[in-house]
Amino acid sequence: MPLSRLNQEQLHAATTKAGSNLIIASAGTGKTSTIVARIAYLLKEKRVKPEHILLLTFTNKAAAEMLERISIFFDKTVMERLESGTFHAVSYRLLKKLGKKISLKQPKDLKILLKTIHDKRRFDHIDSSINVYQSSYLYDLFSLYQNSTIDLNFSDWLEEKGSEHGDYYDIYEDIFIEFKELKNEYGYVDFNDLLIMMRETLKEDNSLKFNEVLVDEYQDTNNLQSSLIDAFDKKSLFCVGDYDQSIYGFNGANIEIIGSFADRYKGASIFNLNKNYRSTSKILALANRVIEHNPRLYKKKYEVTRTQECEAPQLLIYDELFTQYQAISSLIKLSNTTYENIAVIFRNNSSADGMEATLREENIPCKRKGGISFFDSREIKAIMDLLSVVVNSKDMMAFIHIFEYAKGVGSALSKELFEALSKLGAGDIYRGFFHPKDISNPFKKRVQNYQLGLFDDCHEFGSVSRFANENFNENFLSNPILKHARLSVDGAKFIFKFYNYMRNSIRIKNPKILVNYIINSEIFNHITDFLATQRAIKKDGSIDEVAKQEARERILKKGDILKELAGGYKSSERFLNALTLGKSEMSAGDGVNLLSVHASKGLEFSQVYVIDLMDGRFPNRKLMNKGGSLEEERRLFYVAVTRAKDNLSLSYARFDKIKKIEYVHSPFLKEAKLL
DNA sequence: ACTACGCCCCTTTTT
DNA sequence: GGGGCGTAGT
Repeated sequence: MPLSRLNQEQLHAATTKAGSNLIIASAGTGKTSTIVARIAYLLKEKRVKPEHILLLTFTNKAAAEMLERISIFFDKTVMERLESGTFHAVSYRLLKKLGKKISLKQPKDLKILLKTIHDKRRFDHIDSSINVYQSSYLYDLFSLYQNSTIDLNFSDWLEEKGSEHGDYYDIYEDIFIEFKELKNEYGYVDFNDLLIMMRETLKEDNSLKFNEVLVDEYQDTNNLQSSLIDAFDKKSLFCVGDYDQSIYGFNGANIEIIGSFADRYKGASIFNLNKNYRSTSKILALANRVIEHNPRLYKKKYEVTRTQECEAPQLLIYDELFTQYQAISSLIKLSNTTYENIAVIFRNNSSADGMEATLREENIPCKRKGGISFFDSREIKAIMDLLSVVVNSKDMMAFIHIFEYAKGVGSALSKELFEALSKLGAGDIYRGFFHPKDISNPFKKRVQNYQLGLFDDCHEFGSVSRFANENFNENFLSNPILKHARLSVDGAKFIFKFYNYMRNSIRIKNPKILVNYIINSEIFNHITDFLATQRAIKKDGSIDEVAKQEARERILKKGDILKELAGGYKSSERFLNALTLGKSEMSAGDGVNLLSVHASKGLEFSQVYVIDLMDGRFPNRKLMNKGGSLEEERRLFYVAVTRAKDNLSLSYARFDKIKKIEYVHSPFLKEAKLL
């Protein structure tokens, strides 16, 4: 049993009685083992049914790893009955269980949607010296607002934050009212909506009961997540976290939540895990020297268990940024440690490209978490948009993205086409194609702008006989959208491909079969051809046919990978939503780990290189001016260095020759007494 | 009025 | 390397 391997303080925490329990666990003190043991204890000793246990973690990978460790002691079916994952993934699954239909959209897509609303607004009648928030920034601000507060409206929250945009509050509020309506119309849900929906559903529906709710990385909980924890009907709460590792302030993580635990939950018990099993004494001493500069919520105690001889952390100084990357690559090359046990950690992802390039030069394999280019490639996005439109035939964003590949159809026309189809199909473009309502002019504009007294747009029709030479079928030709005056033959051909795709795909329920159908469809062939051509254009403008063929094969290969990925899912809807929830957690390949500090959270490596430790970059001064703080940057530093088990190297460069910037070392190096 | 194309900007961290 | 913006061209 996992309990037998615990030390006294871990055992004490893992076997505590039901109630509100907070476990303060410093880096490397075995918090995962403690959570795993707690779950095993509940299942075995307390005879709690697995479906009455809810485990909330920061990443889905963390949850999977914990389950893996528990599964050694229990039957496989037990693990399947346990509910676990991120707040978002769990909310999605539970809402699904309650029969809600959810089409989760990427923030990027929703930002585009918000921009179209923002662009329609007029601000120039307001006499103000303050520049209006741009839509993308406004989206982030609103997201932070949703994560930060549960009882204020947006204006009051802005006011409380000292915003000087008072003159614009009404317009901002109005933008988000329309945004909400549009999300509703298109059937979209964003990350925050998922949590808010879950919380509101829990208030009305009490069929979901958990005996024990466990929360990992509790220090990074924000007010929205905390309110969701409170909304769960539970007998016992088991939260594990470390004040000094709170690094998600930008997402509303509120350090007060862990700080005020005992005040908020009557009769709460607090446990401390102080014995560090991960790092050598010298690494720990360095980490603690730095973090002690932060105001203490409680006295940090730490006990070193690895007391044997060890190497001191080293400071490496270079004249130039790339010299640094190259030198570190060489050090890695010479190291006896296996690549998988080495991590290069940085504050900003911009450090990753240079590092990756120099590792490549040395032929050292490496893997980057998140931002894998696979899901960011246009062909994969296109497949996912084609899937989206089948799963949710109200999905305007997916439709517009697909029509970016149509010649002669720009953003304005594609939006008009969508709206017309939507109108013909009562909100559903599939119906708009195949069971259209009897509307002669679906392009009639709704009166939208009251101030301008905009009338219905008188729209001139083009003759459908333009398309007489095309192999369009009767049903398609009779659809009113073909009457659009600005629709070219190329545009109509593309719509026909899309029409055929919709007709055949709607019946395919299995995601793997659907992806396979997409890859072989005419519309995807059109997209493949477009992308392959684009990628094969030579400098003189001509097309390299060999390169084009190669590009085409690469695209198809990616499609096959996506097809295999889809194989594990019951429905296309689940597949799509899983990709939105967890694509960044899929890391490809093996080798040296290239990680941002945030991505390194919860991981450990024998050898760690923390690079680019220059003032401005780490700490990131830009972010500090935008609501961050030096304390948070210091916690980031603490997280980064405590990933190391045996060897720690800290490095910086004095000059960036590409950007022509001279750098001063990070103040944390001084605090660490390395300078 | 709209689309296509070329040029310049920058590029935080995550579900 | 992609997104935003201005310009040429339909």
